[in-house]
Amino acid sequence: MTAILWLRDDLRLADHPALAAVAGEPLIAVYVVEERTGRRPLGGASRWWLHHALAALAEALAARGGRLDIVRGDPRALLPDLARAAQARRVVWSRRYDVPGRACDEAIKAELKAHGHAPESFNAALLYEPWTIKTGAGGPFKVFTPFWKAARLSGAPPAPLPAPARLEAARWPKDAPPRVALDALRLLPTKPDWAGGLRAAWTPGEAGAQARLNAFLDEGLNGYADGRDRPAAPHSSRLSPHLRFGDISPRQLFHAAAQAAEAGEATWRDVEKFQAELGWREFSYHLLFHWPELATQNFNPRFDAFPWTAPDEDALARWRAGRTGFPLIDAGMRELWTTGFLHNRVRMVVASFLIKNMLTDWRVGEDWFWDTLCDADPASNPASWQWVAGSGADAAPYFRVFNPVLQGEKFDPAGEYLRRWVPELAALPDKWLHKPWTAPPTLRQGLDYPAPMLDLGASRERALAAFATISP
DNA sequence: TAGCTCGTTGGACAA
DNA sequence: TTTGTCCAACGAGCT
Repeated sequence: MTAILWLRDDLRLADHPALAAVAGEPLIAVYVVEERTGRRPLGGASRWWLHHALAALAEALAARGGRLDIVRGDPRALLPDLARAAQARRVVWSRRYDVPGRACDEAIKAELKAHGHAPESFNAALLYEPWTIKTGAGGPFKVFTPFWKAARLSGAPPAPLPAPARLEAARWPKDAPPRVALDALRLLPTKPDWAGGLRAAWTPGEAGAQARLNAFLDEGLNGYADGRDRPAAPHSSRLSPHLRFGDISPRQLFHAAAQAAEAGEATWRDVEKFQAELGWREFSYHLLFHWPELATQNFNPRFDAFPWTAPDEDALARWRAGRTGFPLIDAGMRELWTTGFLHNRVRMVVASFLIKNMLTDWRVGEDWFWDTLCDADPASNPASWQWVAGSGADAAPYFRVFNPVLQGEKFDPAGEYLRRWVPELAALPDKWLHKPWTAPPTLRQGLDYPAPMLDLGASRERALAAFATISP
């Protein structure tokens, strides 16, 4: 009997519990471009990634005898219609955790059950379901360290499942909703085509994710605990966009890293640090699940009274374009714009700069990241911005203001990262690279690089004063 | 219950 | 040059 697999942010074949559950049956594997469900529309970089991940999945399904079908519309109508037309019994999918998504899925599940189908959801996105990790008092965690400790003590995440070797595609029913071609979704940018840097940097899809994981295990995991802080070092896993769309699962990453340690190919210190980064992703989903307003409202309501300055469009444009006059900020914002990715430490520094030095509401920056990051994640992105702002759970203290010059000198001392992304400064000696405005005039002459857009010391004091107004 | 310890990622300044 | 201390107070989570 025909089964329906509703694919969402789980665009892979391996470690896919929903797929594994129905792999022996004639299968309709369908992706729905959702309309009218109230979910946040994807940003530009994410749309680019989605296009290629879907193309890769279609190819992988076809190679095993399956097929990917795409439809567009409101899944609350489409899924029941499709199930009816296909006379399907089982309808399976992987769980999601945002509020509109959950509401949508619950409605569909009820509708399917009412018409005699057998809907079933699985965990494909997380190591631990958010409701299973509880404090001693039975509530949700608000601090990472005890959260992660409790999660780890609750047991090892399940081992990954193999990909099904063979699939059987069921025919698309005659009276089912019409299918659309991937190209007709217009997920790729055309005028202008700004995705050249993304194409050069990434291979979306399951095969690309596995290749990236292998490269990370070979070259990145060793020395990860310290190296991950240096933006020019090869220790970033760069797996976050793959995780975002489910090209690969966190269980696969967790166990692959553990196996590297067991085989003596990596130290447990590095492996546990990497696993803890997966833990931060889990913590973000835990927060989003228990505090649905995380993406739009201050987690700490005291910040509702914070005196953000009105957005200065000119200053914002300089931040977005990487023309602030602070090399590390500009390098980061250009890396983001060009590749759809930004090194973690530099994310914190550019976020701190926008929020604290420019005194801008964190939601403004969160929105830009949502549009430009391939890994823009509904949980991690807002949770991390709130963490930097100090408004979030387990947040940085208000007096922690990153100094882009000191951060640059500390984590990119040889200037490799800066010279790559701010080539107009490449000829400056290291001594002045992170603060070019202090270089001798003869060296500065002819540099096409802006003067600093603000005074670091004064803006820091202004931020501390602003934060003092909402301190108890 | 009440007390205790602790909190991913920093900077400025003094010694 | 390096190291230590302070910058708030609070509330989370445990015992």
